[in-house]
Amino acid sequence: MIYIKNLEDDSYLKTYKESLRARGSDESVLEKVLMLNQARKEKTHSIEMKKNEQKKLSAVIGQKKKSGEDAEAEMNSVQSMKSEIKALEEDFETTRSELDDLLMQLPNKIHESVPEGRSDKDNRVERAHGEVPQFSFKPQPHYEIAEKLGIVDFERASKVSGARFSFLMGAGARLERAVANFMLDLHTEQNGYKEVLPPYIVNTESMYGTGQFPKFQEDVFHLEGLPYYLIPTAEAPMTNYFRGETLNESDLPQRFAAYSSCFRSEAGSYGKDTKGLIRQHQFEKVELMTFVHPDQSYEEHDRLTNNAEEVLKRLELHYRVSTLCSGDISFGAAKCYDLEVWLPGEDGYREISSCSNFEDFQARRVNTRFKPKGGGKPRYVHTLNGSGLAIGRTVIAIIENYQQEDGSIKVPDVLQKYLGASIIR
RNA sequence: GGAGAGGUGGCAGAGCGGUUGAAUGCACCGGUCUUGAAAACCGGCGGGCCUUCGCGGGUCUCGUGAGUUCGAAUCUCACCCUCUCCGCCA
Repeated sequence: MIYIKNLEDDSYLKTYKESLRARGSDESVLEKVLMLNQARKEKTHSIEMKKNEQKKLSAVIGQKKKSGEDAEAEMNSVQSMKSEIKALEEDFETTRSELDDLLMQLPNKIHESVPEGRSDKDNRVERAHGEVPQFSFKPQPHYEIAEKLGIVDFERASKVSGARFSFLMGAGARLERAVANFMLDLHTEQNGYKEVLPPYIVNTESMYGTGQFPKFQEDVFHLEGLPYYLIPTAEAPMTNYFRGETLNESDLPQRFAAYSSCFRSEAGSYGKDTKGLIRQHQFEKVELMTFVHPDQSYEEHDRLTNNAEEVLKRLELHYRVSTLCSGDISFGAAKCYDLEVWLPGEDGYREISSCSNFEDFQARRVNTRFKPKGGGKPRYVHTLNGSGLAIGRTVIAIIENYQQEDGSIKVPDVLQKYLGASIIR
Protein backbone atom coordinates (compact mmCIF):
# COMPACT_ATOMS: atom_id res chain seq x y z
CA MET A 1 0.00 0.00 0.00
CA ILE A 2 1.74 3.12 -1.19
CA TYR A 3 1.13 6.77 -1.77
CA ILE A 4 -2.46 6.98 -0.54
CA LYS A 5 -1.85 9.48 2.23
CA ASN A 6 -0.23 12.01 -0.04
CA LEU A 7 -2.98 11.77 -2.60
CA GLU A 8 -5.57 12.54 0.05
CA ASP A 9 -3.93 15.90 0.55
CA ASP A 10 -5.61 18.39 -1.78
CA SER A 11 -2.64 20.64 -2.41
CA TYR A 12 -0.38 17.65 -3.00
CA LEU A 13 -2.92 16.19 -5.37
CA LYS A 14 -3.03 19.38 -7.35
CA THR A 15 0.72 19.54 -7.90
CA TYR A 16 0.78 15.81 -8.54
CA LYS A 17 -1.70 16.23 -11.37
CA GLU A 18 0.46 18.97 -12.87
CA SER A 19 3.42 16.66 -12.58
CA LEU A 20 1.61 13.87 -14.42
CA ARG A 21 0.73 16.29 -17.19
CA ALA A 22 4.33 17.49 -17.46
CA ARG A 23 5.52 13.91 -17.73
CA GLY A 24 2.95 13.27 -20.37
CA SER A 25 1.54 10.30 -18.45
CA ASP A 26 -1.93 8.93 -18.35
CA GLU A 27 -4.07 10.87 -15.90
CA SER A 28 -6.96 8.45 -15.98
CA VAL A 29 -5.00 6.07 -13.77
CA LEU A 30 -5.03 8.67 -11.04
CA GLU A 31 -8.78 9.13 -11.33
CA LYS A 32 -9.30 5.41 -10.94
CA VAL A 33 -6.95 5.33 -7.98
CA LEU A 34 -8.87 8.03 -6.17
CA MET A 35 -12.14 6.24 -6.80
CA LEU A 36 -10.83 2.88 -5.67
CA ASN A 37 -9.28 4.39 -2.60
CA GLN A 38 -12.64 5.76 -1.55
CA ALA A 39 -14.19 2.35 -2.09
CA ARG A 40 -11.40 0.72 -0.17
CA LYS A 41 -12.07 2.90 2.87
CA GLU A 42 -15.76 2.26 2.89
CA LYS A 43 -15.27 -1.46 2.56
CA THR A 44 -12.67 -1.53 5.27
CA HIS A 45 -15.04 0.18 7.60
CA SER A 46 -17.94 -2.17 7.08
CA ILE A 47 -15.73 -5.23 7.47
CA GLU A 48 -14.33 -3.95 10.72
CA MET A 49 -17.77 -3.26 12.13
CA LYS A 50 -18.84 -6.81 11.38
CA LYS A 51 -15.69 -8.27 12.82
CA ASN A 52 -16.14 -6.33 15.99
CA GLU A 53 -19.60 -7.81 16.42
CA GLN A 54 -18.26 -11.26 15.87
CA LYS A 55 -15.46 -10.86 18.37
CA LYS A 56 -17.78 -9.60 21.03
CA LEU A 57 -20.10 -12.53 20.55
CA SER A 58 -17.21 -14.98 20.65
CA ALA A 59 -16.21 -13.57 23.98
CA VAL A 60 -19.73 -14.18 25.25
CA ILE A 61 -19.52 -17.77 24.11
CA GLY A 62 -16.28 -18.13 25.99
CA GLN A 63 -17.89 -16.84 29.17
CA LYS A 64 -20.89 -19.10 28.85
CA LYS A 65 -18.85 -22.19 28.14
CA LYS A 66 -16.67 -21.49 31.12
CA SER A 67 -19.64 -21.34 33.42
CA GLY A 68 -21.15 -24.39 31.77
CA GLU A 69 -24.00 -22.59 30.07
CA ASP A 70 -25.39 -23.43 26.70
CA ALA A 71 -24.19 -21.13 23.87
CA GLU A 72 -25.86 -22.78 20.93
CA ALA A 73 -27.75 -19.64 19.81
CA GLU A 74 -24.67 -17.45 19.88
CA MET A 75 -22.63 -20.00 18.00
CA ASN A 76 -25.20 -20.13 15.26
CA SER A 77 -25.31 -16.41 14.78
CA VAL A 78 -21.52 -16.19 14.73
CA GLN A 79 -21.56 -18.82 12.03
CA SER A 80 -23.73 -16.68 9.80
CA MET A 81 -21.64 -13.59 10.50
CA LYS A 82 -18.59 -15.46 9.36
CA SER A 83 -19.93 -16.14 5.91
CA GLU A 84 -21.06 -12.55 5.66
CA ILE A 85 -17.58 -11.34 6.54
CA LYS A 86 -16.01 -13.72 4.11
CA ALA A 87 -18.05 -12.31 1.26
CA LEU A 88 -17.19 -8.75 2.27
CA GLU A 89 -13.53 -9.64 2.43
CA GLU A 90 -13.44 -11.20 -0.99
CA ASP A 91 -14.97 -8.10 -2.44
CA PHE A 92 -12.50 -5.94 -0.54
CA GLU A 93 -9.59 -8.00 -1.78
CA THR A 94 -10.59 -7.37 -5.38
CA THR A 95 -10.64 -3.64 -4.79
CA ARG A 96 -7.39 -3.69 -2.90
CA SER A 97 -5.39 -5.61 -5.47
CA GLU A 98 -6.77 -3.52 -8.29
CA LEU A 99 -5.77 -0.41 -6.37
CA ASP A 100 -2.31 -1.75 -5.65
CA ASP A 101 -1.70 -2.52 -9.30
CA LEU A 102 -2.70 0.98 -10.29
CA LEU A 103 -0.63 2.59 -7.58
CA MET A 104 2.43 0.84 -8.91
CA GLN A 105 1.77 2.52 -12.22
CA LEU A 106 1.84 6.04 -10.84
CA PRO A 107 5.19 7.75 -11.40
CA ASN A 108 6.91 9.94 -8.87
CA LYS A 109 5.99 13.58 -8.63
CA ILE A 110 8.64 15.69 -10.28
CA HIS A 111 10.42 18.47 -8.44
CA GLU A 112 9.47 22.06 -9.20
CA SER A 113 12.96 22.83 -10.52
CA VAL A 114 12.64 20.23 -13.28
CA PRO A 115 12.26 21.89 -16.71
CA GLU A 116 9.19 21.10 -18.78
CA GLY A 117 9.81 19.25 -21.95
CA ARG A 118 9.09 16.23 -24.08
CA SER A 119 12.36 14.62 -24.97
CA ASP A 120 16.08 14.70 -24.24
CA LYS A 121 16.26 17.73 -26.52
CA ASP A 122 14.55 19.72 -23.79
CA ASN A 123 16.99 18.78 -21.06
CA ARG A 124 18.66 21.78 -19.48
CA VAL A 125 22.46 21.93 -19.59
CA GLU A 126 23.59 23.21 -16.21
CA ARG A 127 27.34 23.36 -16.60
CA ALA A 128 30.30 21.88 -18.39
CA HIS A 129 33.80 21.05 -17.30
CA GLY A 130 36.81 21.38 -19.55
CA GLU A 131 36.56 21.78 -23.28
CA VAL A 132 36.09 19.61 -26.29
CA PRO A 133 39.58 18.22 -26.89
CA GLN A 134 41.29 18.92 -30.21
CA PHE A 135 43.23 16.30 -32.09
CA SER A 136 45.89 16.75 -34.74
CA PHE A 137 44.61 13.58 -36.38
CA LYS A 138 41.20 12.02 -36.88
CA PRO A 139 40.25 10.35 -33.56
CA GLN A 140 39.14 6.73 -33.83
CA PRO A 141 36.23 5.10 -32.05
CA HIS A 142 37.26 3.07 -29.00
CA TYR A 143 36.55 -0.32 -30.53
CA GLU A 144 38.92 0.33 -33.42
CA ILE A 145 41.70 1.36 -31.07
CA ALA A 146 41.06 -1.42 -28.61
CA GLU A 147 40.84 -4.18 -31.19
CA LYS A 148 44.06 -3.07 -32.84
CA LEU A 149 45.77 -3.14 -29.46
CA GLY A 150 44.29 -6.54 -28.77
CA ILE A 151 42.80 -5.44 -25.46
CA VAL A 152 39.25 -6.45 -26.38
CA ASP A 153 37.90 -9.43 -28.27
CA PHE A 154 34.38 -9.07 -29.60
CA GLU A 155 34.46 -11.90 -32.09
CA ARG A 156 35.19 -14.67 -29.68
CA ALA A 157 32.73 -13.14 -27.22
CA SER A 158 29.96 -13.42 -29.76
CA LYS A 159 30.88 -17.06 -30.32
CA VAL A 160 31.04 -17.85 -26.62
CA SER A 161 28.12 -15.74 -25.42
CA GLY A 162 26.49 -13.70 -28.16
CA ALA A 163 26.03 -10.16 -29.30
CA ARG A 164 26.70 -7.38 -26.81
CA PHE A 165 29.34 -9.31 -24.92
CA SER A 166 33.08 -8.87 -24.87
CA PHE A 167 36.31 -10.28 -23.56
CA LEU A 168 38.56 -7.59 -22.14
CA MET A 169 42.11 -8.83 -22.55
CA GLY A 170 45.41 -7.89 -20.97
CA ALA A 171 45.74 -4.16 -20.46
CA GLY A 172 42.05 -3.77 -21.31
CA ALA A 173 41.01 -5.94 -18.39
CA ARG A 174 43.56 -4.28 -16.19
CA LEU A 175 42.37 -0.82 -17.21
CA GLU A 176 38.84 -1.79 -16.22
CA ARG A 177 40.11 -2.96 -12.85
CA ALA A 178 42.24 0.15 -12.38
CA VAL A 179 39.29 2.42 -13.06
CA ALA A 180 37.14 0.50 -10.58
CA ASN A 181 39.79 0.74 -7.89
CA PHE A 182 40.36 4.40 -8.53
CA MET A 183 36.66 5.20 -8.18
CA LEU A 184 36.18 3.10 -5.06
CA ASP A 185 39.22 4.58 -3.37
CA LEU A 186 38.07 8.10 -4.15
CA HIS A 187 34.55 7.57 -2.85
CA THR A 188 35.49 5.64 0.26
CA GLU A 189 38.58 7.57 1.30
CA GLN A 190 37.52 11.08 0.41
CA ASN A 191 33.80 11.25 -0.18
CA GLY A 192 32.59 9.32 2.84
CA TYR A 193 30.93 6.29 1.29
CA LYS A 194 31.05 2.78 2.64
CA GLU A 195 32.24 0.25 0.09
CA VAL A 196 29.80 -2.55 -0.70
CA LEU A 197 29.90 -5.63 -2.86
CA PRO A 198 26.22 -6.55 -3.15
CA PRO A 199 24.56 -9.73 -4.41
CA TYR A 200 24.16 -9.82 -8.18
CA ILE A 201 20.91 -11.70 -7.91
CA VAL A 202 17.82 -10.40 -6.15
CA ASN A 203 14.31 -11.69 -5.63
CA THR A 204 11.06 -10.46 -7.13
CA GLU A 205 10.16 -8.32 -4.16
CA SER A 206 13.38 -6.36 -4.44
CA MET A 207 12.71 -5.60 -8.08
CA TYR A 208 9.44 -3.95 -7.13
CA GLY A 209 11.08 -1.99 -4.35
CA THR A 210 13.25 0.06 -6.63
CA GLY A 211 10.42 0.81 -9.00
CA GLN A 212 11.99 -1.30 -11.75
CA PHE A 213 8.90 -3.44 -11.76
CA PRO A 214 6.33 -3.75 -13.11
CA LYS A 215 7.28 -1.31 -15.84
CA PHE A 216 10.72 -2.59 -16.76
CA GLN A 217 10.20 -6.28 -16.34
CA GLU A 218 11.40 -6.78 -19.90
CA ASP A 219 14.81 -5.27 -19.33
CA VAL A 220 16.19 -7.67 -16.79
CA PHE A 221 17.46 -11.22 -17.02
CA HIS A 222 15.21 -13.63 -15.19
CA LEU A 223 16.61 -16.94 -13.96
CA GLU A 224 14.36 -19.50 -15.50
CA GLY A 225 11.82 -21.04 -13.19
CA LEU A 226 13.09 -19.15 -10.17
CA PRO A 227 11.99 -15.94 -8.45
CA TYR A 228 15.47 -14.54 -9.10
CA TYR A 229 16.75 -11.77 -11.33
CA LEU A 230 20.21 -10.60 -12.36
CA ILE A 231 20.58 -7.05 -11.14
CA PRO A 232 20.42 -4.37 -13.84
CA THR A 233 22.23 -2.06 -11.39
CA ALA A 234 23.46 -2.19 -7.81
CA GLU A 235 20.61 0.18 -7.09
CA ALA A 236 18.40 -2.91 -6.89
CA PRO A 237 20.09 -4.64 -3.94
CA MET A 238 21.10 -1.38 -2.27
CA THR A 239 17.69 0.26 -2.24
CA ASN A 240 16.38 -2.87 -0.59
CA TYR A 241 19.18 -2.99 1.94
CA PHE A 242 17.05 -1.44 4.71
CA ARG A 243 13.75 -2.80 3.45
CA GLY A 244 11.15 -2.95 6.20
CA GLU A 245 13.45 -1.27 8.69
CA THR A 246 13.00 1.80 10.86
CA LEU A 247 16.30 3.56 11.41
CA ASN A 248 17.18 6.15 14.00
CA GLU A 249 17.49 9.70 12.78
CA SER A 250 21.06 9.68 14.06
CA ASP A 251 21.84 6.83 11.61
CA LEU A 252 21.25 9.18 8.70
CA PRO A 253 22.74 9.78 6.24
CA GLN A 254 23.84 6.35 5.06
CA ARG A 255 26.16 6.48 2.07
CA PHE A 256 27.24 3.46 0.05
CA ALA A 257 29.53 2.97 -2.92
CA ALA A 258 28.50 -0.37 -4.37
CA TYR A 259 30.66 -2.03 -6.97
CA SER A 260 28.94 -4.61 -9.10
CA SER A 261 28.43 -6.12 -12.47
CA CYS A 262 25.15 -5.10 -14.08
CA PHE A 263 23.08 -7.18 -16.45
CA ARG A 264 20.60 -5.81 -18.94
CA SER A 265 18.72 -7.63 -21.62
CA GLU A 266 18.44 -4.45 -23.70
CA ALA A 267 15.27 -5.76 -25.25
CA GLY A 268 13.94 -3.09 -27.53
CA SER A 269 17.29 -1.53 -28.31
CA TYR A 270 18.13 -3.77 -31.24
CA GLY A 271 20.33 -2.04 -33.73
CA LYS A 272 21.31 0.67 -31.27
CA ASP A 273 24.97 1.02 -30.35
CA THR A 274 25.72 -2.42 -31.69
CA LYS A 275 29.40 -1.66 -32.05
CA GLY A 276 31.83 -1.55 -29.22
CA LEU A 277 31.41 -1.46 -25.50
CA ILE A 278 28.74 1.21 -25.23
CA ARG A 279 25.72 -1.01 -24.73
CA GLN A 280 26.63 -4.41 -23.34
CA HIS A 281 24.52 -7.06 -21.64
CA GLN A 282 27.06 -7.07 -18.83
CA PHE A 283 29.04 -4.16 -17.50
CA GLU A 284 30.63 -2.99 -14.30
CA LYS A 285 29.55 0.03 -12.35
CA VAL A 286 30.22 1.82 -9.09
CA GLU A 287 26.87 2.98 -7.81
CA LEU A 288 26.54 5.68 -5.20
CA MET A 289 23.49 5.23 -3.03
CA THR A 290 22.39 7.28 -0.07
CA PHE A 291 19.59 7.27 2.47
CA VAL A 292 18.99 10.71 3.95
CA HIS A 293 16.67 12.86 6.02
CA PRO A 294 13.91 14.30 3.79
CA ASP A 295 14.99 17.86 4.53
CA GLN A 296 18.44 17.15 3.19
CA SER A 297 17.80 15.26 0.01
CA TYR A 298 18.32 18.10 -2.42
CA GLU A 299 21.53 19.14 -0.74
CA GLU A 300 22.57 15.51 -0.91
CA HIS A 301 21.58 15.34 -4.56
CA ASP A 302 24.11 18.05 -5.38
CA ARG A 303 26.71 16.44 -3.18
CA LEU A 304 26.30 13.06 -4.82
CA THR A 305 26.41 14.56 -8.28
CA ASN A 306 29.58 16.43 -7.39
CA ASN A 307 31.11 13.22 -6.12
CA ALA A 308 30.41 11.54 -9.44
CA GLU A 309 31.73 14.54 -11.34
CA GLU A 310 34.93 14.44 -9.39
CA VAL A 311 35.85 11.15 -11.00
CA LEU A 312 35.68 12.77 -14.43
CA LYS A 313 37.54 15.84 -13.25
CA ARG A 314 40.41 13.81 -11.90
CA LEU A 315 40.54 11.82 -15.10
CA GLU A 316 40.62 15.16 -16.90
CA LEU A 317 37.73 14.30 -19.16
CA HIS A 318 35.45 16.90 -20.68
CA TYR A 319 31.82 16.51 -19.66
CA ARG A 320 28.61 18.38 -19.13
CA VAL A 321 25.78 18.13 -16.62
CA SER A 322 22.11 18.45 -17.52
CA THR A 323 18.87 18.36 -15.64
CA LEU A 324 16.50 15.95 -17.30
CA CYS A 325 13.24 17.53 -18.41
CA SER A 326 9.81 16.34 -17.32
CA GLY A 327 9.35 14.18 -20.37
CA ASP A 328 12.72 12.46 -20.16
CA ILE A 329 13.06 11.82 -16.44
CA SER A 330 12.59 8.26 -15.24
CA PHE A 331 9.45 6.86 -13.66
CA GLY A 332 10.68 6.89 -10.07
CA ALA A 333 12.81 10.02 -9.98
CA ALA A 334 11.72 13.44 -8.74
CA LYS A 335 14.80 15.06 -10.20
CA CYS A 336 17.73 13.76 -12.17
CA TYR A 337 21.06 15.04 -13.43
CA ASP A 338 22.79 13.30 -16.30
CA LEU A 339 26.55 13.45 -16.65
CA GLU A 340 27.63 13.20 -20.24
CA VAL A 341 31.22 12.67 -21.20
CA TRP A 342 32.74 13.75 -24.47
CA LEU A 343 33.69 10.92 -26.82
CA PRO A 344 35.96 12.07 -29.64
CA GLY A 345 35.41 8.85 -31.59
CA GLU A 346 31.70 9.61 -31.73
CA ASP A 347 32.19 13.33 -31.90
CA GLY A 348 29.49 13.72 -29.26
CA TYR A 349 28.43 13.34 -25.64
CA ARG A 350 27.46 10.08 -23.97
CA GLU A 351 25.66 9.50 -20.71
CA ILE A 352 28.09 8.14 -18.16
CA SER A 353 26.15 8.77 -14.98
CA SER A 354 22.63 9.50 -13.95
CA CYS A 355 22.09 10.96 -10.48
CA SER A 356 18.56 10.87 -9.14
CA ASN A 357 16.69 12.00 -6.11
CA PHE A 358 13.75 9.65 -5.56
CA GLU A 359 12.53 11.52 -2.52
CA ASP A 360 10.30 9.01 -0.72
CA PHE A 361 9.13 7.14 -3.83
CA GLN A 362 11.37 4.13 -3.27
CA ALA A 363 11.28 4.42 0.50
CA ARG A 364 7.52 3.91 0.45
CA ARG A 365 7.85 0.82 -1.66
CA VAL A 366 10.57 -0.72 0.45
CA ASN A 367 9.15 0.71 3.66
CA THR A 368 12.32 2.28 4.97
CA ARG A 369 11.69 4.86 7.64
CA PHE A 370 13.41 6.63 10.50
CA LYS A 371 12.34 7.68 13.96
CA PRO A 372 12.60 11.47 14.31
CA LYS A 373 14.90 12.69 17.08
CA GLY A 374 12.27 14.56 19.08
CA GLY A 375 9.92 11.56 18.98
CA GLY A 376 6.78 11.25 16.90
CA LYS A 377 5.73 9.01 14.06
CA PRO A 378 8.36 7.35 11.90
CA ARG A 379 8.89 9.14 8.57
CA TYR A 380 10.05 7.85 5.24
CA VAL A 381 13.67 8.48 4.35
CA HIS A 382 14.66 9.91 1.00
CA THR A 383 16.78 7.79 -1.31
CA LEU A 384 19.22 8.91 -3.96
CA ASN A 385 21.52 7.15 -6.30
CA GLY A 386 23.85 7.82 -9.15
CA SER A 387 26.55 6.09 -11.07
CA GLY A 388 29.92 6.99 -9.79
CA LEU A 389 30.57 6.00 -12.57
CA ALA A 390 29.75 3.39 -15.18
CA ILE A 391 33.13 1.74 -15.48
CA GLY A 392 32.87 0.39 -19.02
CA ARG A 393 31.90 3.76 -20.42
CA THR A 394 34.65 5.43 -18.43
CA VAL A 395 37.11 3.04 -20.05
CA ILE A 396 35.69 4.01 -23.43
CA ALA A 397 36.11 7.68 -22.62
CA ILE A 398 39.71 7.13 -21.57
CA ILE A 399 40.52 5.16 -24.69
CA GLU A 400 39.01 7.74 -27.00
CA ASN A 401 40.24 10.86 -25.21
CA TYR A 402 43.73 9.60 -24.50
CA GLN A 403 44.38 7.96 -27.83
CA GLN A 404 47.62 8.84 -29.62
CA GLU A 405 48.23 9.12 -33.29
CA ASP A 406 50.25 5.88 -33.27
CA GLY A 407 47.29 3.92 -31.90
CA SER A 408 48.54 3.73 -28.33
CA ILE A 409 46.68 5.05 -25.31
CA LYS A 410 48.18 7.39 -22.78
CA VAL A 411 47.21 6.48 -19.22
CA PRO A 412 45.64 9.35 -17.21
CA ASP A 413 47.92 10.50 -14.38
CA VAL A 414 45.67 9.36 -11.55
CA LEU A 415 45.47 5.84 -12.99
CA GLN A 416 49.13 5.24 -13.54
CA LYS A 417 49.76 3.84 -10.09
CA TYR A 418 46.80 1.48 -10.49
CA LEU A 419 47.92 0.34 -13.92
CA GLY A 420 51.64 0.31 -13.33
CA ALA A 421 52.12 1.89 -16.73
CA SER A 422 51.88 5.29 -18.35
CA ILE A 423 50.97 4.08 -21.80
CA ILE A 424 49.09 1.17 -23.33
CA ARG A 425 50.55 0.00 -26.62
C1' G B 1 22.31 -33.09 -0.54
C1' G B 2 21.16 -35.91 4.55
C1' A B 3 19.78 -35.47 10.05
C1' G B 4 18.12 -32.33 13.88
C1' A B 5 16.73 -27.49 16.46
C1' G B 6 14.42 -22.90 16.13
C1' G B 7 11.92 -18.17 14.36
C1' U B 8 7.41 -13.76 19.96
C1' G B 9 7.97 -6.19 20.84
C1' G B 10 14.88 -2.23 20.35
C1' C B 11 17.34 -6.56 22.89
C1' A B 12 16.85 -10.81 26.30
C1' G B 13 12.98 -14.03 27.45
C1' A B 14 7.70 -16.20 29.28
C1' G B 15 3.22 -17.68 27.07
C1' C B 16 -2.79 -22.87 29.43
C1' G B 17 -7.02 -22.84 22.37
C1' G B 18 -10.94 -18.22 25.62
C1' U B 19 -11.27 -10.93 26.87
C1' U B 20 -2.89 -11.53 25.63
C1' G B 21 -0.73 -6.57 21.60
C1' A B 22 1.23 -10.25 24.52
C1' A B 23 4.29 -11.71 31.74
C1' U B 24 9.24 -10.44 33.34
C1' G B 25 14.14 -8.15 32.86
C1' C B 26 17.22 -4.67 30.23
C1' A B 27 17.26 -0.45 27.15
C1' C B 28 14.59 4.09 26.14
C1' C B 29 11.30 8.57 27.45
C1' G B 30 8.79 11.65 31.42
C1' G B 31 8.44 12.66 36.71
C1' U B 32 9.80 12.52 42.21
C1' C B 33 14.29 12.83 45.02
C1' U B 34 19.46 15.37 44.44
C1' U B 35 23.72 21.29 44.24
C1' G B 36 24.37 17.93 39.80
C1' A B 37 24.63 12.88 38.53
C1' A B 38 23.90 7.85 39.99
C1' A B 39 20.74 4.77 42.82
C1' A B 40 15.75 4.24 44.38
C1' C B 41 10.66 5.04 43.47
C1' C B 42 6.26 6.42 40.21
C1' G B 43 4.44 6.64 35.21
C1' G B 44 4.98 5.86 29.93
C1' C B 45 6.96 3.03 25.96
C1' G B 46 5.81 -1.13 18.50
C1' G B 47 3.69 -0.47 13.68
C1' G B 48 -0.15 -0.35 9.52
C1' C B 49 -5.11 0.73 8.24
C1' C B 50 -10.37 2.68 9.27
C1' U B 51 -12.93 6.35 12.21
C1' U B 52 -12.84 11.23 15.19
C1' C B 53 -12.04 18.60 15.10
C1' G B 54 -9.88 16.30 19.52
C1' C B 55 -10.10 12.79 23.66
C1' G B 56 -10.92 8.33 22.00
C1' G B 57 -12.91 4.02 19.43
C1' G B 58 -12.26 -0.07 15.89
C1' U B 59 -9.37 -3.58 13.08
C1' C B 60 -4.93 -6.11 11.53
C1' U B 61 -0.02 -7.56 13.07
C1' C B 62 3.82 -13.00 17.58
C1' G B 63 8.80 -15.35 10.09
C1' U B 64 5.13 -15.55 5.40
C1' G B 65 0.72 -17.66 3.35
C1' A B 66 -3.38 -20.94 3.71
C1' G B 67 -6.48 -23.96 7.02
C1' U B 68 -9.16 -26.09 11.62
C1' U B 69 -12.30 -23.51 15.48
C1' C B 70 -17.72 -19.68 17.96
C1' G B 71 -12.54 -18.13 19.41
C1' A B 72 -5.37 -19.29 17.48
C1' A B 73 1.04 -16.45 19.40
C1' U B 74 -0.83 -21.28 21.05
C1' C B 75 -3.49 -26.84 16.69
C1' U B 76 -2.70 -28.49 11.03
C1' C B 77 -0.30 -27.82 6.16
C1' A B 78 2.98 -25.34 2.72
C1' C B 79 6.80 -21.94 2.01
C1' C B 80 10.88 -18.64 3.69
C1' C B 81 14.87 -17.78 6.93
C1' U B 82 18.44 -18.90 10.98
C1' C B 83 21.43 -22.33 13.84
C1' U B 84 23.99 -27.35 14.86
C1' C B 85 26.01 -32.00 12.95
C1' C B 86 27.35 -35.05 8.49
C1' G B 87 28.52 -35.02 3.20
C1' C B 88 30.26 -31.95 -0.91
C1' C B 89 32.70 -27.67 -2.49
C1' A B 90 35.73 -22.01 -3.88
